[in-house]
Amino acid sequence: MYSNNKVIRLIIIDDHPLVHEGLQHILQQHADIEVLASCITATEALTFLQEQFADLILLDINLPDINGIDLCKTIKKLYPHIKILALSNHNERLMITKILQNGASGYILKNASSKELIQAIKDVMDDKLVMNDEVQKILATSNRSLSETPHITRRETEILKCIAAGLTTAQTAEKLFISPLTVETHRRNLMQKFEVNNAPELVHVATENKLI
Amino acid sequence: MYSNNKVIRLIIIDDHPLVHEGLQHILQQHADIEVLASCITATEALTFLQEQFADLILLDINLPDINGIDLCKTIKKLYPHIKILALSNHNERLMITKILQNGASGYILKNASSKELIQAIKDVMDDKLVMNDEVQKILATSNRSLSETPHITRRETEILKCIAAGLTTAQTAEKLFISPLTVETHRRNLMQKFEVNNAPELVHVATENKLI
DNA sequence: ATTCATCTACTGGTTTACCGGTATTTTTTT
DNA sequence: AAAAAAATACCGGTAAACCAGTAGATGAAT
Repeated sequence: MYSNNKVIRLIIIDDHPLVHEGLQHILQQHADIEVLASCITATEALTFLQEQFADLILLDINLPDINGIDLCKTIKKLYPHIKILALSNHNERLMITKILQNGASGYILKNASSKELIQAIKDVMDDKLVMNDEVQKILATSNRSLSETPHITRRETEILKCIAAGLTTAQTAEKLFISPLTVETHRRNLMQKFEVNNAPELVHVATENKLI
Repeated sequence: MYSNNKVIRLIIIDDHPLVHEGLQHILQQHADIEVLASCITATEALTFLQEQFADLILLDINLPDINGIDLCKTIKKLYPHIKILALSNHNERLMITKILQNGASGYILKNASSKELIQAIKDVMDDKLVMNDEVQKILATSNRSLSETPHITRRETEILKCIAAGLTTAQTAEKLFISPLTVETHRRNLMQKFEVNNAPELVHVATENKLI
């Protein structure tokens, strides 16, 4: 239990009005939780944070204007004291580890029950690292090497998109105004980073991890 | 406006408790809408329907136990009078057309506002085919040929998985106990069906269409 | 000012994919 | 039983991908 008696003041960042309603409805039934704001976009949230203090942020990973992981990093940098509880549909291993590596204190899936959610919020405030059973199961499922999503550079992302779009090395080179040899190098680096042996597999894992 | 004065009796099928709460909270504010049941699984819903009458179903496409499209088909077959309003995160063209082809009277994304939702429910009861602006935009975005997912055979799916897993033609052949030449033929047919020029692009579109 | 990451580019060689056309056998459908 | 669909298999040729190793140029961080 959250030992401190102070009210937990949180803000919600999610672009689904339905989830918003649901969250607010659930949370307002708890006297020790106060919903300060309910933001649709990241910028909205950041503006709000400039003016007001918050204890915790319920952060949806999938936002329209910014990548949830980047936003998490940004918030943690600006306001290290704010706890972040990631909320998502994603049951992908890489997503989970990535956001936890970037300062989130917990990760729960949107199909969590309201009970689980409340408990998660309190646990996070107690400095615990929380995730619901399902998430734990996902993380537990083997995977030593996969625990870290390879870091993909800007240029590599571009090349990745071209490959996925069916462009050949020559076509990609032409499009990006670089030598085909350079394109090959990038592709090779990508394959190495993802630990795959060819382009189709590369595209597959990249797509599954929503990197394309 | 829904001309008939009768209360709209609907059931919700969605596996996200948060969305559940949100939906119920929104809907219960409207006197002319009655939420009969809130189901997590498809089987739960089907059992309920055996005993009670409903006017409309709010159906999430992504259910744990059954494919939303199949469920839509099933319900429409058993109870043709029941209107179905599909609810989803998917903004994929194919998903939308597919479910509309299978009896749904509307399709709205989960990031719709509560206002849009209510309006959609009433419009559906008025026998309109509804979808929110975003969905219309998605459908409008070109695509003549893409309106139909190519039909993929069992064997082709297997080959597709192998390609996506990074197996070469030879490796795939060995795994499936067939000639590499046969594997090539299948791959070629797949590429033709999807109208793509190489394996990476094939894997990309197939993955995006959740065929792998 | 100097690491460090990234982007760029090359050589030379091997393997695999891709294209075209064709065709038999097996399975499923009607 | 006939027709259609699917799975199987082949040939010959071209284009592209893949592998291993190396390395200069640029730009950001500290």
